[in-house]
Amino acid sequence: MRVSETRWLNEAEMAAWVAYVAATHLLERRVEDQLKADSGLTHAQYEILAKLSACPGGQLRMTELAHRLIVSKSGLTYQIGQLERKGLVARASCPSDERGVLAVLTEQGMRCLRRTAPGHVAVVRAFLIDRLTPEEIETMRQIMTKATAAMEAAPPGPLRAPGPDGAPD
Amino acid sequence: MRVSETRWLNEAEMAAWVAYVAATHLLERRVEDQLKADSGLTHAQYEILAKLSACPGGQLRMTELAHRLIVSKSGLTYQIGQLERKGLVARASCPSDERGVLAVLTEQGMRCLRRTAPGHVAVVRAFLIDRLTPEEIETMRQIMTKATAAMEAAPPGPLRAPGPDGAPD
DNA sequence: AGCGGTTAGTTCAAATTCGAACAAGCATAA
DNA sequence: TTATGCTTGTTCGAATTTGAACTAACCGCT
Repeated sequence: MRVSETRWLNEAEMAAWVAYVAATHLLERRVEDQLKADSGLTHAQYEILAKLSACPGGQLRMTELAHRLIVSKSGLTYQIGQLERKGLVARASCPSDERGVLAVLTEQGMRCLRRTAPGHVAVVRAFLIDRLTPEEIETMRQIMTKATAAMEAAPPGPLRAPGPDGAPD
Repeated sequence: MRVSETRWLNEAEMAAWVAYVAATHLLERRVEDQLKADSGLTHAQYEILAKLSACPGGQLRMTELAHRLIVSKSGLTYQIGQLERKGLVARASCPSDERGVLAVLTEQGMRCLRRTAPGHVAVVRAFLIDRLTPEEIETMRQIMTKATAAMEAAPPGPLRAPGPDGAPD
């Protein structure tokens, strides 16, 4: 069987994708700038604090945290080091697994997060949320949830035929 | 006047935002992996080739290209250097402005792009576009276009009151 | 023509990210 | 128990990105 013909994006699809790419870059920059200016945190660091704050005890294993943040383990090691240096996160050994390391949100980290969150939310609102109708917000949630699910389900590596595929090669 | 109370994100807004953040990270990784595997290009490099190919003559001034890609000038200088090294882009002096540098897509760059694009589009389809209804795609285009416009319009720096604001401070 | 204030692009150092390699701790089955 | 293989987190080097500083060139005015 020959390689399938490329299904290019039609005009609407291309417009959506191009706008998406532009928006993500711009938004990332705005968020980064705001956080840097108001709290000296990077977006990556803010996301770590936010994720931790949403966990019971404000703590999580390194690998699990890396997975949830969609960051490499080594990348997380680096950023936890930075946050530890600032006193916003502490490392603790995991009781159930000698190898394990718990990243723990400190009291100071919690305060930093509370102080920083309003400005962060304001940016997200100003450039995205407040521009949208409730219906658009709901649709965006659906879109992003579907995409996320698809990618979390799919194994890494080259794409596999998703539907009921034809003859095996 | 006191600082306005923080308008936190409600459940729907938060869900949309969280899903957006997760999806963008996952998608960026998928795109990056596919490009790296199939063509040795990074996403940044692919975007350069794609932007250039959409320009008359396949060429654009450095600053303008950096602006369209939403990348710093120095970042672009670096990547154009990489692409030049690969023979996919060439630098040419700008006729109208002695200071100017044109990034020009080479024949080889064009071939590389044509060879790479199908796999790239396949990923975008597999994890995003093909998961959506035409209505969702249209909504996504609207959302991202609005957000992009808002950010391109707003000056950098701290947020300013957008609507008809009350008393000046 | 020549001055003062922009703009274009590059260079540089610092920060961040990733993957591969590694050491140490678990876990399973014989 | 113990051999074998997986999992955890860190370290290391390479690649990338950014902003600040810098040089060269443009532009409007006098």
